[in-house]
Amino acid sequence: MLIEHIIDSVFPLPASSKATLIQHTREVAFRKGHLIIKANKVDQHIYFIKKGLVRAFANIDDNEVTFWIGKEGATIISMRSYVEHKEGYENIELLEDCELYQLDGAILQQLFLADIHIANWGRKFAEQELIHTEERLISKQFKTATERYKDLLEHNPDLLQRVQLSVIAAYLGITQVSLSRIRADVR
Amino acid sequence: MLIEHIIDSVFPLPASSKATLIQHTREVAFRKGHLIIKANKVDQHIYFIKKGLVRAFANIDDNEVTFWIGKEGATIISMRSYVEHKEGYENIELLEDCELYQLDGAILQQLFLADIHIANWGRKFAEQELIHTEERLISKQFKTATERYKDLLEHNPDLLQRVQLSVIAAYLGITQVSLSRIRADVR
DNA sequence: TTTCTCATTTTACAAATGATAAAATCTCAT
DNA sequence: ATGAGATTTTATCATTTGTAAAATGAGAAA
Repeated sequence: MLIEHIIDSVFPLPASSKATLIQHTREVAFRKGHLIIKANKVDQHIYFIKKGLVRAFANIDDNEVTFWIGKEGATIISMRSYVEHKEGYENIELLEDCELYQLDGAILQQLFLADIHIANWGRKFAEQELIHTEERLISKQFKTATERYKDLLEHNPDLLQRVQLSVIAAYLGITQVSLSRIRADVR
Repeated sequence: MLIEHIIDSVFPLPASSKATLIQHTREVAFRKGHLIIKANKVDQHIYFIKKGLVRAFANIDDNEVTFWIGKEGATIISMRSYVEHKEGYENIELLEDCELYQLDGAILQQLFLADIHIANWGRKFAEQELIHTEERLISKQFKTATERYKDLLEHNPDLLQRVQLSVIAAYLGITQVSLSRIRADVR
């Protein structure tokens, strides 16, 4: 997925603003397993996924709990680093070899203050992430694990092929055993 | 809570931009029980709570499930109306008599495109809401109901005084009976 | 092929939460 | 002070989910 498309899918920018943004990104590639964002560090880098798959997880009493999975077109950030410039709580690990576009967050902050179109692009980006997060909260709050699994099947069937079930289970907020039971029932 | 403080708490604005924003707000007051935002409607109004308490709830198979509670300083919006200009899924009801600052969303959208400071204010607003929502998602995903109740006790003890327990229970994502058990244990 | 490792499923049991109903308590207008 | 209605707690049983361990499956390496 090309950087132009990723940028435009958030909010269409005038050509000059888009060129400015692209000018400050560079392509990077990492191997499966690489930890691109580490918890308890301030990391203001922003990555757009050109190709590949990643997960965000937090260490909660000794085990890794995956709470986010991103694929082509998604944006990788340490949310608290990005917004509050403080240590983030998430580790982000590559689940496949990845090609990414990298953007320095400090530079982006300057662009926000200098270019109104980029400021509005940043606004739309946060708003869209907000909608997605709120949808997930409501889904977790009011739907059963079975319904959440079926939603995943319907909207992201490729993830079931690309990610192992222990990760899917954590993403759905249940244990692997519980997911296995659900899969047996659905079948 | 004054409109100046609410605006500045999101992101400090230059005097002229703040004046522009304030110029487009007007004070309104409604009685306890009033439905200020209705589900399945596009409502682009934005309200800042000067005084009072509100809840957002969705109708899910016949019962009302509260998923948000706002008090002084909070912002009331239909998230999907605000971001995507589509019908929202939330009803927002006043739990106390309220004094609010009202702002027309269509005007705010124009200001975003005309004033870079206001655009960045809107960006910070979305980012802060995003952090709050993500915290709640992680809390729901990885903490027990008892832990979530204790967090509420610690961070928002006044809500326990101001809101009836059935609403608190829904907000915590559990039944009222379950909350009652937790309270009995914690005591 | 055989063996080894890791992922997944299954099983058995325990703990948490939900559903329902009834009892206890609280609130507030009269 | 009293009583009706709302709210909260308690009790019981059903369901869901978690934990632990064993069984199975799939694929890599010897």
